[in-house]
Amino acid sequence: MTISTSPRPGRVLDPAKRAAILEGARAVFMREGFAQGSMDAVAAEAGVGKQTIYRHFRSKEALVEALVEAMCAPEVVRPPTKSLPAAQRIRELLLAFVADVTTPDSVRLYRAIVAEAERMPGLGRLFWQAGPRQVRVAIAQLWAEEHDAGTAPVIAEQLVQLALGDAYQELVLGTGLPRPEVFERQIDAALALWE
Amino acid sequence: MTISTSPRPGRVLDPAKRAAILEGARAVFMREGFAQGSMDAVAAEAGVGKQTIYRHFRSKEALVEALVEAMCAPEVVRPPTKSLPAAQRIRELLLAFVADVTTPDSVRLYRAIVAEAERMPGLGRLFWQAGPRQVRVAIAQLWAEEHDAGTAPVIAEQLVQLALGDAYQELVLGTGLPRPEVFERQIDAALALWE
DNA sequence: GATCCTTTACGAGACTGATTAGTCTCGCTA
DNA sequence: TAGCGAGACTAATCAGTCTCGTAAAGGATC
Repeated sequence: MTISTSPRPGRVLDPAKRAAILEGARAVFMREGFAQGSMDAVAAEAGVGKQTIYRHFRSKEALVEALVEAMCAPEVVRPPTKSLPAAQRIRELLLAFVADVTTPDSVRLYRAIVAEAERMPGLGRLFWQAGPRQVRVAIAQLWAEEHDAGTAPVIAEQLVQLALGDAYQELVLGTGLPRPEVFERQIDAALALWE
Repeated sequence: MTISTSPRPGRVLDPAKRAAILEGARAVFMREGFAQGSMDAVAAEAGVGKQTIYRHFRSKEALVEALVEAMCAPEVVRPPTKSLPAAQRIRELLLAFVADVTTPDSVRLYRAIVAEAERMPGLGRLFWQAGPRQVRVAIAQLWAEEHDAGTAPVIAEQLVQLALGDAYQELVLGTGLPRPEVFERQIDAALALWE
């Protein structure tokens, strides 16, 4: 995390403050959950006055939405442009996706979104569009390159499901911490089904 | 791993009251969530004085634990004993499991457990053992009857994952309400992979 | 540049109003 | 003599507002 040496806050709201607030929100909400984490805690964590938060964000809900958006944003799928065979690129894509999504923070984010899914369905949609949806689209494209474009979407769904598998369920439910090799094995087993 | 919830063992507390409280808690917490649902609401829903709840349960957390335990318990998988071919019985098992697990109450229970997975991992383990784990075991047994017993556990995992598929993710994330046919389609598509 | 002046973001924290877990009291009943 | 229903009561939490004093940016004039 780089620290801007000489921020020059002008007339407008300091973007550095916004970033600090989001970082504080990430720390607090990932530690205590969206519902339990308080705005006072976010302000303290960010080293910021509470009013400053409300100058940058309309409400707690708006802050949560912005945080989810920010945490989902980096999750952009960069399709490997290498001239590898499509099957190989699909494998790499799945590996990268699983590695990203099994990060402790990613798991906590997923848990927090699932917890609030009923009250804030927008969060779920945001998360779905930003992360899981994109991988499915990318894999479907790769699949369509070498096979039938008609079946590609369904097979992409199935591949992602199998790549995550029970290991991800255990991670989400907090019943175990699967080793990375497990996911690699799941991915290879999934790909083998279409060979 | 029974969770002790009775503050004063030995007292004569009406078991019917305990059941009524749990039923009220189920109604309230499944309607409003564990965090939002209040003890006053549970008391009103159960037709019970608030103090009676605290005579039976040490705290709100204890009540939640007891409720989760109670809701997980009945989720027993009854393997179809009919003399149908194994493939047919696997299909029925998957259909029954999916139908059970996509119930609004089941989804809310799952959400609540995921939300508290970090703070109360025991609940996650309880849920996993009571529901998802059992289906996998049952399907693996059926698969082993007609195919290789060595690959059965892995294939059972994969079948369950594919049966739930993206539709279950959307349900959990609150982004949509998939029609039952979707799950049937996913199950048939999954089974077709091994035909 | 240098000196003033106005405006605005900011940290700190007091404050409000609403909610709620948990306790206490009382009168009823089996 | 219990458990019980009803509900008042306490204490804590928390979203959101308001008010301070401060620092600094942008502009104006010299």
